[in-house]
Amino acid sequence: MTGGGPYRLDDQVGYILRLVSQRHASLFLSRLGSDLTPTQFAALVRLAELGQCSQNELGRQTAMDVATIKGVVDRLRGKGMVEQTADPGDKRRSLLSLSEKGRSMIAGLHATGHAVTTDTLEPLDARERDVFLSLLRRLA
Amino acid sequence: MTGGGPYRLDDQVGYILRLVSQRHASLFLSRLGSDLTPTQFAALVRLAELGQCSQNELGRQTAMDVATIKGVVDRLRGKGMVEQTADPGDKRRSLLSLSEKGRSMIAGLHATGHAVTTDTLEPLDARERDVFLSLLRRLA
DNA sequence: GCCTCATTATTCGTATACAAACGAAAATGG
DNA sequence: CCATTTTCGTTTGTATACGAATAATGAGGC
Repeated sequence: MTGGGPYRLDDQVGYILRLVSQRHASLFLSRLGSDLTPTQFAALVRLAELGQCSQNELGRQTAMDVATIKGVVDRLRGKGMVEQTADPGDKRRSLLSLSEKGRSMIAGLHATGHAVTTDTLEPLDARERDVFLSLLRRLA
Repeated sequence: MTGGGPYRLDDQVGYILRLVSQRHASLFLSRLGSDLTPTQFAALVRLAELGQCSQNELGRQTAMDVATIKGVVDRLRGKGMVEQTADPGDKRRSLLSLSEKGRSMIAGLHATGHAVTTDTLEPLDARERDVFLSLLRRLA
């Protein structure tokens, strides 16, 4: 990247990011199976943090486009994990919250999510992980 | 991730990777416009490195699923950037190579790709970039 | 030669991912 | 108050992303 030499795909950060994300997705799949996708997981866990919020807000809080969060919420509702009600104060909005089923899953999801993160960072030692995450956050 | 404290989505490497990838995609879009997507770019640049190869091989060399590379190659052929011929030695295979149009684009794509990588890593100084890329590669 | 296994590419189905357009509703400013 | 702008959520279209199934072809062993 810095020095000279010919342009190589393998040296581009975007390409390497994709490889790491794919490995993460594979680790995620091995632990979650087909119950939830990473995107559905993120939406559920964030909704647990927020308690209740609008669909657009959940999209913003999980870095998802408005069309994307619509689909993810539809699927989570279809699985009975999320509930939707109208906002009495704003007819444009719908309010989302976890269902009883969704709430009952959260502790297990936290444990699984923690394990996936640990799996993903396994090639690094503790100090390297801290350095890596610190640098990665600055690129977000 | 390391210390105790409650589970937080913002601390999970998978989530942060997604944020960084989105920022990278946005930087890519701002430089490439709608001419090429990051995936099409990767396929073109890798095909330039390889000269000629099979579709499956190109997929493997760009970390793309067999169904995915089929679609990407179709679109690149549709744009007239890639050519496909039958493999005289193996009826199952088709061989891919850049068209004249594709070849003429490569130097410019290298320059643009380099700029996108630089843009993406801009928040880090030179030493931090080296450290980050080194650690990132170990997670791939 | 024949059978079994592996490889190549296609197809299908499902899930993102996101830009753009749209309609309804709320907010803002004059 | 009224017009304009902004926000919310839906819809449409295009592009991945990938698992699984399929058919055709090639490799390898007996």
